[in-house]
Amino acid sequence: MPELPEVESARVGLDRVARNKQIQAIEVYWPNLISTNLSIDEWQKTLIDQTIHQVSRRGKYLVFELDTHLLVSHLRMEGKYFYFLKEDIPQEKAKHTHVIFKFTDGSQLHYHDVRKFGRFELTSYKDQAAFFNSKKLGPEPTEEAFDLTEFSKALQKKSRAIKTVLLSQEQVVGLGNIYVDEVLFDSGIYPERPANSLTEKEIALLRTNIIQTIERATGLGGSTIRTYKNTLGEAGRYQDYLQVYGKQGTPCPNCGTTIEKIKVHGRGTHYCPVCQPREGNR
DNA sequence: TTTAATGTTCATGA
DNA sequence: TTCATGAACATTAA
Repeated sequence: MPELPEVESARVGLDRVARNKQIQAIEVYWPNLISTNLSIDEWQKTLIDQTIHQVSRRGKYLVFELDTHLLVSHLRMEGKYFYFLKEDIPQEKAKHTHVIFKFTDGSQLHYHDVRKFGRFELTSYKDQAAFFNSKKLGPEPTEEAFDLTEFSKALQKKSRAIKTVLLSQEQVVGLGNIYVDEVLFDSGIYPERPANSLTEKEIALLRTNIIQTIERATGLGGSTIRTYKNTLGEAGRYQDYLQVYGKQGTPCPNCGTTIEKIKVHGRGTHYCPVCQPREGNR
């Protein structure tokens, strides 16, 4: 379910239900989800008895802030969390629930992931900065953090497709395959344009659209494209506002031209051939 | 049967 | 170094 608006929506729900809960036990049904140098046994021992003080987020990474460690969770394509009060815990876990956190108050947090692409990592407060540095994450897509000059300088050095650069999370975090197509459409930029071919004007517009789109989608709880639900079981509502993602064969909302679908960087890519010309709008 | 699906990371070769 | 491509992870549904 994972682009920044969906992850942020999950974070809000998790922070509400899991804050101040103490971990009593953890059940792991698919060990490959746990990315650690420790054995699964040691990993569990490290986490048990710790309290979740806060659930925060860096890019698309969820961060459970514990007593001594930070449990970092990436949902990748299909990861989801479901929270159950003691009296609501299902008799049998769902087929795709692979990790269960049992809290001392009897409630449980279930990690559910159909494709098992999600990952749990562990770091300490001391190693936190180095941990996220190793991921090479760019700034958050906010007015304050996302600096236009830096963004512009970085794009000038990249000859790869602008869509690829935006998906890399290195210049700015949070965009995935849906929002990147939306933002490029809003900005009138063809997804395969080399990043270093964008004009200053286009870069400034792109930055503004990234910030605005992520903000609007986050405010609406993200997009429910397939089966996404947040931790509280709520669907997102931004899918009603999508302009090009999944709209191939339908008219462009701006000019009526048929939206096309191509592959860029191995991902389905939707665009309007008139509003987003290959050679740019000049 | 084949393909594609809201993501990241690794290997290979140019 | 940089970049492109493909594979891997794994399951479901059209």
